[in-house]
Amino acid sequence: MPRKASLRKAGKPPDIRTVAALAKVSIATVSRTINGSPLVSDRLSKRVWQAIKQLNYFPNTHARTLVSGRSRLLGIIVENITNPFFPELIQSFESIAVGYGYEILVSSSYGDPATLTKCVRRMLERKADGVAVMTFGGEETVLDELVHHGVPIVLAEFKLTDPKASTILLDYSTGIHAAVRHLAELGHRHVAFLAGPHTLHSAITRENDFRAAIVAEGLSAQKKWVIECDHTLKGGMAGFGRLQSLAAPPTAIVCSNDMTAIGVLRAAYKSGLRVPENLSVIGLDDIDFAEFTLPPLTTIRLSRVELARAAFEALRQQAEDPGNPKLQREFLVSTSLVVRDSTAAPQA
Amino acid sequence: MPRKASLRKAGKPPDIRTVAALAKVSIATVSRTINGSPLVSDRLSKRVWQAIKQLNYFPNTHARTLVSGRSRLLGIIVENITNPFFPELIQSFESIAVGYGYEILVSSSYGDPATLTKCVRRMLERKADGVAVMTFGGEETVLDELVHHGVPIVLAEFKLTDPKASTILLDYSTGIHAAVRHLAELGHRHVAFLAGPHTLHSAITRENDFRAAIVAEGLSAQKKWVIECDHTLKGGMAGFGRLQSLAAPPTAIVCSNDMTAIGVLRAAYKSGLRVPENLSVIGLDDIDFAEFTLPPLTTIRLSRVELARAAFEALRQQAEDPGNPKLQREFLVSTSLVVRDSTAAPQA
DNA sequence: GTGAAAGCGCTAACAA
DNA sequence: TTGTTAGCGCTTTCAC
Repeated sequence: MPRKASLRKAGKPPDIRTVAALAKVSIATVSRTINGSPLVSDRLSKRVWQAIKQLNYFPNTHARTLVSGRSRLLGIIVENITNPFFPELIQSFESIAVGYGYEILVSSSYGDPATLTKCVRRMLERKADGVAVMTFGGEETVLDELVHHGVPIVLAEFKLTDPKASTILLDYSTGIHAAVRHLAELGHRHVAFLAGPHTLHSAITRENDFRAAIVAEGLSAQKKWVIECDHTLKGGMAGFGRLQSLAAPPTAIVCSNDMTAIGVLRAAYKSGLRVPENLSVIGLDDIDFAEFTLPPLTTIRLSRVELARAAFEALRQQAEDPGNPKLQREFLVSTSLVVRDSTAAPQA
Repeated sequence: MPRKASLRKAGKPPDIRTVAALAKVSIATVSRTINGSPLVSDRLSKRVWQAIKQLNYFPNTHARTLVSGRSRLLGIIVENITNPFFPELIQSFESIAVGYGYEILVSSSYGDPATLTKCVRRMLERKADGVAVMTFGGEETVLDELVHHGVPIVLAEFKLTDPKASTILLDYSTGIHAAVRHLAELGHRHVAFLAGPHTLHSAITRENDFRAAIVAEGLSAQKKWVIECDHTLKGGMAGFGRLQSLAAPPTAIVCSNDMTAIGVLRAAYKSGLRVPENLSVIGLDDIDFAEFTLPPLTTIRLSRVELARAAFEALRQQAEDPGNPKLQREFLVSTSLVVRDSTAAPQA
């Protein structure tokens, strides 16, 4: 024998009508109350909230989206969740978004333009209010559809002319310069750089910033000491091998990302070289694991928290205040040096 | 001057009516066609698909959900995305789900029951068709609301009596036994275990499985060699310290998870002990990073891919075939030994 | 086989 | 201030 059969239509969750009936108001008043409209009197508002509580009611987001056109859903597309750079980014993005009442849709492009296209399509189907494309790849050219549908979008290191698109620029220069200076102050003169693949825009930027830092610090700049790797552990190991085969191997290596540095660590370990006694190593990214390597890795931190905050902010502004002509369209995220145990003065 | 103004209502994306008009059929026929109803004649079906293609139309998922009650949204709640155990799980879950036309909602409970409750509430609001609660914590008791709302749910190592709830059981025993046997075959007699916190159900299971394996292999079982740690790097370091201070330290250590093992690796490195020459170390989980430690870690793999597959399958069955009385309610995921370089024969 | 029409639960325009 | 009502885009009876 169901209690309050009159109000709680058996089985089904309460809807806005149920609440209205209990509070003895119209459904419009319930809607206004929930959405914080200032037009509702305290008296009715109180009655409504009480009914809501009593029924444990919550609005149907799909119905809401259908009529309002806004889903409070934000997409985030990364290259691959298992790439250690991304979990922290997603985590931060999620917690910020949830704090603002948004939900997030995560997907991976696997570095493949066709897959990216599908991800975009899915975001469109789910009516995402905005999409953060954090692939750092070159695949961003596929984003036409998103832009064409007028969805706010934010990219990392890639500019789109569309007014709905924002960009997050990364200032690698500061961190890389700090790293080179750190090495110079330690007494290193021969510093190498294991670069990322030149297909990646960001890899080239990092490499150029390194060269500039070497010059700025007045260190010895040799072409042989800059080697293109591929941002993988194996690439780092191979890069180390090539450097060691040089007539005059460097005493310190800066790597374009942490995985490369970890490869160097492993190759050095295998070859019997001690880090940091015989060789100093610096990574870039500061993935969670950098702290756990042997020895703990000195690295250039690219704050995932800041990146997430910028991405969210870009999207939120575009979504909630699209008319505003002076929206911030460019964001800058900086880098900084984190000194741990993989760097030391070179041997005499 | 807009082209085809008659069919493409300016600006707005095409809806089911637009398609119906172009194909010269009713909207019901369009709906049936899209949903693969067998009642549509080939002739009309062809016309409809052509119109869909021409308009680049896709259905509004929110409208669909509103009327059908099914969202094709699956939730996955983990303890923390940045915990290295989870990215691969989420990745697998996502790619399987996407393959079946589902989208996933990811959230983190941070090991906190109150947060878990909020996550659950959000999943409910978004009308998730099912939720995988992969927290492995003890917080699962908070799941009443989910169950009460009749949402399919799948838990790891935790049983709920509700018919909508499934459980994934983990067979640690196989992997742990294989690890102990591996050590025994290498010649180890003194094998220690660095356990997880006893607040975790799974930690206790792992510990018991270890004891059983020691007995089964006829190795020396000493109480002092089983120490409760906390599944962190620091805990592993501390555990190593306690083991080394023993009158007769073990020659091999099995750890309840990989982070603990990584802590042991670091502590051993600091103390000058060589792994695996002076000490063999085995982890559990096989997080992505286990492959990159120094030396690469021998570990007991808990397949995240299998876990994800089981979780998805449980949810899909419950969501798509709820009536079926003989649904699989329990799934088993096994473990296996992955031998890398952190184990070797003990020194004479 | 196909179409007309009734909602799904909500927001927002319009009335009162 | 509050209520009435018209859809949002779709699925699903129910007729034909």
